[in-house]
Amino acid sequence: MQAIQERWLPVWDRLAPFASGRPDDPRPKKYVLDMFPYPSGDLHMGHAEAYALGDVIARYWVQQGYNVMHPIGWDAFGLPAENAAIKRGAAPAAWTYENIEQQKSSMRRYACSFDWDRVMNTCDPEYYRWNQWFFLQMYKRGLAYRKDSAVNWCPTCQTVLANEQVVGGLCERCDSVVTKKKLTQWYLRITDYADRLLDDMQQLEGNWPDKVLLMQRNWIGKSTGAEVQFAVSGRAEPVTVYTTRPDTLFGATFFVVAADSDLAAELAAGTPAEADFAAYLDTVKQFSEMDRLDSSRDKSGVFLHRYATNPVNGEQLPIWASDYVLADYGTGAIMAVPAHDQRDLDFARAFDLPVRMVVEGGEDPLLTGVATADDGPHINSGELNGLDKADAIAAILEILAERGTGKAATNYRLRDWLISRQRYWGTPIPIIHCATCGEVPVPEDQLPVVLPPADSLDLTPKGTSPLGAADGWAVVPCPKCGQPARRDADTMDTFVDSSWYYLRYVNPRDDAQAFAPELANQWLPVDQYVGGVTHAILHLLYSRFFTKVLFDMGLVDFTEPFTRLLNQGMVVMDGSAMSKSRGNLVRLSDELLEHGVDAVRLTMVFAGPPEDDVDWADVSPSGSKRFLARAWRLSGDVTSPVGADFETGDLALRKATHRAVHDAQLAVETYRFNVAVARTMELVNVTRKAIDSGAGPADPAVREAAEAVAVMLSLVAPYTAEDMWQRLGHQPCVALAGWPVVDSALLVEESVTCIVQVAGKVKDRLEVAPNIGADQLEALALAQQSVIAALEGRGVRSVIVKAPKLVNIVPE
RNA sequence: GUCCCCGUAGUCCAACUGGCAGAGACACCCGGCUUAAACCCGGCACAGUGUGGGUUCAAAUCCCACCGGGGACACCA
Repeated sequence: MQAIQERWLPVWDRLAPFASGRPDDPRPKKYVLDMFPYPSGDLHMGHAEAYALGDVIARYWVQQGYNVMHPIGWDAFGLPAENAAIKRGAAPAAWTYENIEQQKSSMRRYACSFDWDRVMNTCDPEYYRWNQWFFLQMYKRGLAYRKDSAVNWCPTCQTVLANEQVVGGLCERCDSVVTKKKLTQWYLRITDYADRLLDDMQQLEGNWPDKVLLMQRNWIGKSTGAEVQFAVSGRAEPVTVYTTRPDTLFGATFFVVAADSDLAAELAAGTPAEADFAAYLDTVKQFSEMDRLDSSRDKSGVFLHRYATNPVNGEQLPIWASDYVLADYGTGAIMAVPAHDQRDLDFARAFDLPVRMVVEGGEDPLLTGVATADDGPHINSGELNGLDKADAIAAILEILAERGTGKAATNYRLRDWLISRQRYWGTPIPIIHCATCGEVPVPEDQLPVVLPPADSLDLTPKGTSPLGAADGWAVVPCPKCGQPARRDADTMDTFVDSSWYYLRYVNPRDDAQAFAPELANQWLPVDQYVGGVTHAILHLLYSRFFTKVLFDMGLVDFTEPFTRLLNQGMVVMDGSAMSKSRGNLVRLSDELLEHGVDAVRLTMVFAGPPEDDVDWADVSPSGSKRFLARAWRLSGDVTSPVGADFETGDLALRKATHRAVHDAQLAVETYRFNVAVARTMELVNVTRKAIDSGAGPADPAVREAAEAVAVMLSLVAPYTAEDMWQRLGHQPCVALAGWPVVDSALLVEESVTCIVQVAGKVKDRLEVAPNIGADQLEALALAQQSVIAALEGRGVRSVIVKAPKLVNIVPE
């Protein structure tokens, strides 16, 4: 096996079967993309699976005659490089490039069908200068801005995080409990694109996993309702609340403002509640994001000794401050309708506040403790009485509009994307802060703003960017006024890098632009994207956002970057994720050494549906190896010459071959790669029999079958397939041999087994012509001795005929 | 708690719009090869589709309930 690997690698290097850059290539294009790896150490089992699957698709389309672009690169910025630098003293760049070289060489040995002319790394200044360029374009368009806000802070990573990087209150990288910190940070205005991110998902329906679309929908979290203004005692301006149930306005019995909002502090000031409020706010601030998410926690709050006036009935509603209302959603204030909102009801019951039902139906929530959310005729609601929910909402919106105290409104859960990071190994933000001129963008002709070398810096996390301490780098003249000014010391979230890398592949060494629009429009959108479901929200949402911005800039003519998405499962061991600490780590290098590249790839592909996890304890790489040897042996047994006329070959074997090719093709196109492998195994088995005890090794059909096996196998086991191809008398590369053309005449069976049932039970089998007529088949079935016996003299009520496969006779 | 997906031989998995439950593989067992074992080759066998109802001439497939597993959402007003 090792010998075969050594033999073919140089040949493939020379022939470069997967180069996709020829401008005069007449083949139609396909873009197959694997999510690019982070270079932390060598490739592992997970990479092996992902790239084996992506390769099946890429190699299949090449066999089908497409000019397939299947590029690879490295998502090379990020914390692990920096942590390695701190721990071992290696410079982040050196550590990163070393790992990239190692992964690259492993991928080459793993025979990934990448176009090696297109390789690029996001940590190269030639790449990240375009991050900076995009940032400036967004800045110009008002899509990049700085604001002071309470942000997510990971105390371990010592940096801020985007909302998307906080999972269940924990940092998605290191699982530390995330805290809040008030900081001025850079944001990208992804919320401007919320509706388009939502609406354009229609294009992806059926081509992306439903699960991913659902997660994105949930994340964007669009809700429709109304904004209603409440006059507040002792305050000139009314306070606006957001509600999805304006129809329950008459059921509002109190009013709540987010404890950590500016409004709460303002309302509490100068009231008897001021001290209580201050104490409460202190306790609220103790809570981590984790605690806050615990919805089983008892409701807490402070009455602010103030009142809000219900605009529809003039009622005075007591204003409370509580942490169950979020400062940064809606307006940070709500009208509480305890009868029809569970959270409000919990609060009302905790503090003995009144509950008034305004929608008929169900029991009194005050007694049951369960708020009713059902539709029904409205009661206790003035003009809304008798109306159902939809009508009541329409009516109340009209009433509020008339009085100028409210209007329809939409809200999103999605927040703007916080991209500043207080770490070193990332893209510097191309802004200069000048005491006189304020924020000044770095002029585009001065890009890239290159990272200063790490060796002169202290990378230890201190909560502020290490770049700020690099005076020689940070202090520059202001581009506007020339006075000394300071560079922005933060670096960008590495998800910025991966939000557009799929565009860079079209001409990765272009130093005049991020990508050539005409090439991008020619190659993109990506026809097939392959990667893990861990990026269901983060990377995929950001990439979709970037694509839409680029569309608006007129740089691309499509609005969605990835037409089809396949989420491969994970490789696990004994039912759980592999990890060193769990002691169930399987090393890819060991497996490759023991079984060979082809067997490992085949095992990954054959293990089951690609979306499912592969449990390495359940699969058999040695079985894969055995099969490959069996297949390979076929190539040595064929004695007919190259170019033998298949048409003269054994018909039964020819049919089996064409059937197998046809079925495998169908299976590959529907992601059922394991089934495609099974069809190949089947063909190997019948070919073996044909050689040993059938048509014999000289029959041209045996050659046809063996060649088909080689081509089918080339998607999964490139070394074995190439070697077979040569032994069959061909020149390399089998990867370019072309998918066998299926002769549909050979798919037609000359006879079909027809099942004859009586009352649904199988009573007989008939060999019939595939084109037999229904009447003829029915007559034939009814004439069978077995049928007559089964009927036991009963009459026939009806006969269901599905020619040519089935007849079911229903007795009286 | 709500919603979604999945339960098929000892194991991993197949089964086109409902139409013979088995394509493929692992393990086991039995043969062959071998002085013997391993490797290798050949072969047999193994479930009636989580449970209980329903629809249908016919259900792994459709519907309902429950059990088990996985996932998404879960103070977003």
